[in-house]
Amino acid sequence: MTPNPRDEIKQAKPFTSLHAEAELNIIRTSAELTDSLERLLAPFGLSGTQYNALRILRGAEPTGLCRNELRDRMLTRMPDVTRLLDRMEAAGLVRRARDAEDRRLVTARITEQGCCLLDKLHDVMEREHYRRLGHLSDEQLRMLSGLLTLVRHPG
Amino acid sequence: MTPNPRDEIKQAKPFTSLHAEAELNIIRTSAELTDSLERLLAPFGLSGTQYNALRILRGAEPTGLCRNELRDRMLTRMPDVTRLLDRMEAAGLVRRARDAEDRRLVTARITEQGCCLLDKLHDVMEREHYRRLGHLSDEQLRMLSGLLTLVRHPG
DNA sequence: TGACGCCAGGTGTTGTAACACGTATATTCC
DNA sequence: GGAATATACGTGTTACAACACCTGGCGTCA
Repeated sequence: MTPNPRDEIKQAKPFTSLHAEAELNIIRTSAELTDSLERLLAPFGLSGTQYNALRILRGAEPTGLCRNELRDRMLTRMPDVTRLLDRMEAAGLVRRARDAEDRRLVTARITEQGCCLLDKLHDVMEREHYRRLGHLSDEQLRMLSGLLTLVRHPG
Repeated sequence: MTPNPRDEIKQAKPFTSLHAEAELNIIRTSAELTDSLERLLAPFGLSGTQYNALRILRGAEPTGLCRNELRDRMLTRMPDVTRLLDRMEAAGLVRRARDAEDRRLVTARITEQGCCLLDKLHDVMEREHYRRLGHLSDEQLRMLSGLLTLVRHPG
């Protein structure tokens, strides 16, 4: 039988509500997943946040993205994108240039080197996704994604 | 219609796999939830990690928990429990004492003040859980928790 | 009993995140 | 057209997390 969270946290007391239980399940599962992803990325000198930003910037080619747009698309709330980009620019993964028309904007774009790194990571990441979720059926995966989307978007 | 993650990240390209899509959904949803929980806790001078530790320590009464046991029960991997407890002890939420029998162990216990704080937070947190997940049916919540538990425990 | 390995905990250092504030450019409204 | 407001970005500071390493206590076995 599959262990349930009650065993996991070694407390006999049941959850106060189904809502709390589901919420804890989401958070705990996410923590496990991000943790193993970060361990996977570390040897490449990349944090999870940086990987996420790089993926977003690749998707935003060929126009690139200004700081706030990038921030709004990040998986996790990230109030300090400036210094994140500083580090990524120093690592040669990203290039920034002030917009000519609206000089308030600074557009960030992924570099060739950044793209190479993502290409190199593709197989590694796919294998990891499969390792963590490969035992679920397609139907279960679709159901899970559907429920989580519903959580984020009431109605 | 409920928006799906494709719209959310404003990319036309579909996900490479159902696994990756589900994983992203888990992480993104967790990030939203923890974010609003942390905002809720902040006025009480508590971080999400501290709240989690406090809940665990209350559950471990009346014996308390040594550092490594607490670390293993935390929702997120937390390599530096020592200084987490330092801060909580300074705030009067936790009390530590070296074990008399095995002097290697330091047992941490929640204080009366810590319990009071949790009591005060109970309603606030329940309301928040309901606000975030109240639109799902009991069946959906059970299904969601089941799937997430399955993700963490293959087979 | 004393040297060894192991376990529990703490500490030093570095990097990163979070918050509040400051500066420069665009837009609006009179 | 010029002042006020809004927008976009950067910076200074504080606090926290992560990693590697160090210290002290327990058990074992010669």
